[in-house]
Amino acid sequence: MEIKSLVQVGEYEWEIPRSGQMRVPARIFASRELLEEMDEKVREQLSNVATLPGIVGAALAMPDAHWGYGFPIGGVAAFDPAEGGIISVGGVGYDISCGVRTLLTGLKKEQIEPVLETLIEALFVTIPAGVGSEGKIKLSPTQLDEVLVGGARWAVEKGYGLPEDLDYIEENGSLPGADPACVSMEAKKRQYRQIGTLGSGNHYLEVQYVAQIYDHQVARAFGLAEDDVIISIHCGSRALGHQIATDYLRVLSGASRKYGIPIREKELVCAPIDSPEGQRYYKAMACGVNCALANRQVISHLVREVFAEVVPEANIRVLYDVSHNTCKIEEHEVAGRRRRLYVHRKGSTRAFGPGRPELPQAYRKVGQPVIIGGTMGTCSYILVGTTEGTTKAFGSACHGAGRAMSRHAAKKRWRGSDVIQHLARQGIVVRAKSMRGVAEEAPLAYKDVSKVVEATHLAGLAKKVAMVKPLGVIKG
DNA sequence: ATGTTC
Repeated sequence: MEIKSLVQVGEYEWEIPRSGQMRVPARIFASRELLEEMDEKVREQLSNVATLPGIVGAALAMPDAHWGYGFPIGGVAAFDPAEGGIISVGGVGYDISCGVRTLLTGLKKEQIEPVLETLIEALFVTIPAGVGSEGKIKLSPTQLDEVLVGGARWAVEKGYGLPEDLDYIEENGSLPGADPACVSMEAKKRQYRQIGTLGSGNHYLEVQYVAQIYDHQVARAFGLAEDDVIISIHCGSRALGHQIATDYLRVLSGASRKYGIPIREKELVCAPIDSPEGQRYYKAMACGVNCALANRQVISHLVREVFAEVVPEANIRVLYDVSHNTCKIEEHEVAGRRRRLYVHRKGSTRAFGPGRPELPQAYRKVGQPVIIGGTMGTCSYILVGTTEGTTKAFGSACHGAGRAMSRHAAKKRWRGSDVIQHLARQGIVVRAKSMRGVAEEAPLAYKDVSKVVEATHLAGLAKKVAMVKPLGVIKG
């Protein structure tokens, strides 16, 4: 991105001044290096977002921002319904509530190493992965509706997990406001057999160990110590979320015209929050969120079953479950006034600092765990939300590395089997459904997650707590 | 991301 047209407002904070139809400025949180590499499209898309009715403060981009449909991936925007604020499909993304859940195991690295191959193999055969993958759970239409309202709470009630798991999931496992009547039959049909499945693309389940602690006090509050074995599950709402997005892209396209909101990009369509179309999208999107929360809960249950078999001394607890493709109703103080806002985070993790009532008691004094997944074979990070980030960015941080190379280019550059061999030489066990998928997800096709996390940390959006490294991974 | 371009 051309830096000279930006105004530097902090060492890691840059502003696109208001111009043309922009109602507010746009702000990008990044190091100079990441900003230079950043897609020029991010500037254009952020400026478009800044023109939307009812936007509050500024249109924001995280250090891992890159081009997306309508909104950039790594984008954050909050809208006030009382001021004609809108809700947008492009502000959430296709994979509604895609996110990461991290589980603690109570095990040390040395305990797992002798059984690592067996463990990864058992996880691979137990947890369905890959395009169109289906699980053992088959839901009736009534049961699916219960999932879409209940989320992880539904899963726990059905025996897939423990009641205390719910305390460590954003929204306590269930986003209010979901209405299955707003979800098409087409979307529901695609989900009957997809509960508790991993999916494909950049989704994965990784067995990791804590390689480095940066903040010992917060790490203690999170229950993390060096060499601890943890599990991270990265997946979303599968075909259902995708279908909801597809359906409502059409609905909101009509709504944009109906309410006279200029369409600057096909996927930037939106509707006023208080319109029937806007409310229907919110209620459907909440179903997508609950689907993803139920998914990660059922997968956690399968992980527990595998560990009970392979490493029975494990005690699996949920560290936290974060979503990075959502629109949520949150209270924020803006210019001294508390306001109820619809906060869109697309490729951005909620990162609430200390004191927020949404956080479980165990984390309320320190802030929420902010789980940042790397890509296959690279390290990942656990950060903690800050008061500064809650003020500056509605409590938001980056979500991961972000692609540096297209899927197509990656496939031409690498062979899946070579990527797996390369990782094996580093002692990382990989089991995958698709070699083509592995090539697309080659570590070098992604930006350096460490640089993204460093910029997030230095910008004050969230603070580094721990770095984790992979031992084994299963992929679609 | 996605029954990977209905």
